[in-house]
Amino acid sequence: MSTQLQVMKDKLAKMRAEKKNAVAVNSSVLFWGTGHDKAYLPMLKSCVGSTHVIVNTTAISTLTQFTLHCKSKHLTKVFTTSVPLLRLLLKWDKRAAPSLSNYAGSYFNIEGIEIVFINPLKQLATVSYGKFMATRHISKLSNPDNWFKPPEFKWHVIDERNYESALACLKQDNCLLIGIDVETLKDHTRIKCLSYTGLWEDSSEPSGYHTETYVLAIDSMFAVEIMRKFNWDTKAAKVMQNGKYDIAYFARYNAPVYNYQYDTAMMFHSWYAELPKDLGFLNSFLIREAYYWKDLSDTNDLYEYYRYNALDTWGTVMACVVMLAEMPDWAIKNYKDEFPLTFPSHMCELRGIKRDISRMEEAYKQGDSIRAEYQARLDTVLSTPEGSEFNVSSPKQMKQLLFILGCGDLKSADEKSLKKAMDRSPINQRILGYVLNIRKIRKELSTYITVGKEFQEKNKDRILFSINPHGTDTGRQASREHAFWCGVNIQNIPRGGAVKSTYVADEGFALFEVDLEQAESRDTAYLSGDTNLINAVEHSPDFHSANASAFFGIPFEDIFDVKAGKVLNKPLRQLAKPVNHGANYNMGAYVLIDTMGVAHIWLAKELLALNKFFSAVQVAEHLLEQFHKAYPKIRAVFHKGAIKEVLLTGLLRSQAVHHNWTETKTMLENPSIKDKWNSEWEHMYTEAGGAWTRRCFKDPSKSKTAANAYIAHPPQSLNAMTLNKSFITVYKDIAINPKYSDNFKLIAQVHDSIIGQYRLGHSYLMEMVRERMEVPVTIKGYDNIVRSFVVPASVKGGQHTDKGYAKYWAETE
DNA sequence: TGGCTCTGCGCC
DNA sequence: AAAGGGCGCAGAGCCA
Repeated sequence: MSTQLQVMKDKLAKMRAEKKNAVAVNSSVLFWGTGHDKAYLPMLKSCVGSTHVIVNTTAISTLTQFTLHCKSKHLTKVFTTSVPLLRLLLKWDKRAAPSLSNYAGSYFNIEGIEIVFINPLKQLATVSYGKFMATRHISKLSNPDNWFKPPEFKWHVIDERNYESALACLKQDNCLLIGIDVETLKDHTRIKCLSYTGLWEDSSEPSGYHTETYVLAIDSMFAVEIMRKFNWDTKAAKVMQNGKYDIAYFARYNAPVYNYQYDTAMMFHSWYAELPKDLGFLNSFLIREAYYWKDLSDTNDLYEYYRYNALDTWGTVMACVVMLAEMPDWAIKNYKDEFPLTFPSHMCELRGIKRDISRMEEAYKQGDSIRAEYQARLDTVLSTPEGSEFNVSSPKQMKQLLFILGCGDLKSADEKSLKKAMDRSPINQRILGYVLNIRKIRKELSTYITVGKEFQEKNKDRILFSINPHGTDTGRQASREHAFWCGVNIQNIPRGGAVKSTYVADEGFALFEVDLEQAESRDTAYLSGDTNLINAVEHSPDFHSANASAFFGIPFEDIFDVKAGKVLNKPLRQLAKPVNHGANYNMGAYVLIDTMGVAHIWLAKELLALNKFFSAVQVAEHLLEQFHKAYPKIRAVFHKGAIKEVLLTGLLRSQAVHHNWTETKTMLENPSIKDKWNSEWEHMYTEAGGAWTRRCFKDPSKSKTAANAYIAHPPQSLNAMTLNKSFITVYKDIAINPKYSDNFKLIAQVHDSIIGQYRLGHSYLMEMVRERMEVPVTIKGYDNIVRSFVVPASVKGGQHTDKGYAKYWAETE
């Protein structure tokens, strides 16, 4: 964070502290609800504090009726869920009703009556953060002084004749912050216009600040030149909302942004990961008098359109200022860790990955002919009328089929259910086998072998994707198609063959992938402090055999031959896998049956010589109990601890410190460093402030789903943080290091792996990546004991194997 | 026809 | 009755 901004944050914090004493207004507030709200009125009490609320749920047909009613009762503050009122205020035409959820938190002032919309009261019961949001929105009326008072919104259209004074204005040394936002056209991937909002201190303003906003249409090369100047010559810190989108377009126009430091979507994600993060939501959450303007910006009037573009940057700057003031230290810490991911992700997004189009077309043909074959067989068996096909993707048709096959009891037609049905009869086995095969191929063809996903302009064989650091609650990155309206999610490409063999290294380069090994199992072991599990993941010659031995009380030697490195009892080892995976994450007996399949449950009963009268549920329960006996701290310490933490603090704090790579080497060479780290834990942790903190809105004491989400969080998040650290290190040390950058291409990261390319002859770079992924982690487990560990990483694909370098992605597996 | 939700399924 | 988590996308089905 820049010094300037730190000063601003301190100032805002001070301002806020003074306001803490702000007393809620003592005038009454009117809630104008609807009939649907009535049942939830008692829940409203917990959202309004000591404010006196008058309730009215009668229908509203005209604005006059509304204002007269308020005036007759001397009421000037109204919060409401009334869509009719919203339509009247927006002067809404014949279009479908505006969505109330968009307008929750929106503020209107009509004839001196202040109106704030909130979500239907039902959400107090059904949405995890419903009460939190309603309280926040209602406080716009009940405690207005506690809200930031933004400076006036002023805006201008600039062009080649008048841009110079605007540029000079934004270039002033005392400009604190500049918000930027591009509006784009899908057509030709163009920038239509963009907006800049500058922020300055100004003691003459009530807020202490003033702003200026400029909108520039990109309709000529001259305008592009102006944009380049505005982006690069202005030195103030920049803020954008999901700016990775904007900087992708800026890269396309060779208009890089100088000093991009703040991203409002990431700031909000760092603070409230479970809440929505779009600009409309942020504005209504952070700015008292904000209203949702996206509907109105859907206009053919260009001037109006520019005005909404201007409002976007103004709103972005305001949101940033308020968050700097309000975010607690742990959220700032989250942000400091998360924001730097922007740059390696940006690099990956612009680079994409090459696709062998002719291979892809060939794969499509092959897949489709196999699909047609299965489809023909299926239609024959089902005697489908000539000229039509039974649609295996239609839940409707599938339900009918299941009914005919005597499986009307199955509520779903997904793979699990079909497998259940297949266990019931050989006929089902045959017919539904076709169905599953056809579905598999259809999925592969429709989602993964699609011509037309390429970036069509210059490089027609290039597949793009986006990697989004604020895409998940746990801190994992998410992936989807690229901001250029093309491309794919790079994180769910099917493994094993057909699809990955159509992704190809660039000319003169080889692909490789480095994986963290059993990362989440290791993280779970250390988070729980279960020494049995720690020993198994760290020291057993074969983790799953060790599990099988522990769960089923059979000597390890009978399952795994250490000398030969061979599995002796495959069925038992195989059974241990789902049991381990499930029990780690609090899976119930019924799901275990589904996951394993009834056949395997019976197999387990037989192999373990269980009571032959045991039901499937009893067998599954027995299996899970064996897990908890073998690794008692998973449930008793880790699961219980995480849930207790959420209930007591509303947070999940990852009490972990990641060390940099230089320290890794030192540690690996000198184990005594480990002890030093352990003894200095409190100091280190205070300095580092934890790895990731998640604000939790769900109630794990009331819902198993919520409990499971929070139980899954710590290992998933810890692993994500570890990989993110190494992703940044690889970026800095290798990808942008002039010494290596010509010979190295960072491609992507997929949850526990990093994918890259090295120039042929530079295979040592794979090892450099691997070393940087072995980040030592020091963590205080839920047993309150500090331990250090390293998740080992292994290189896949490349010259370290006999098969030579990997030209196709499939060859890295 | 476009927009929305639901179902099903790919990855870790 | 409910019965691991985290994502994003295609197709079906429904509505206006």
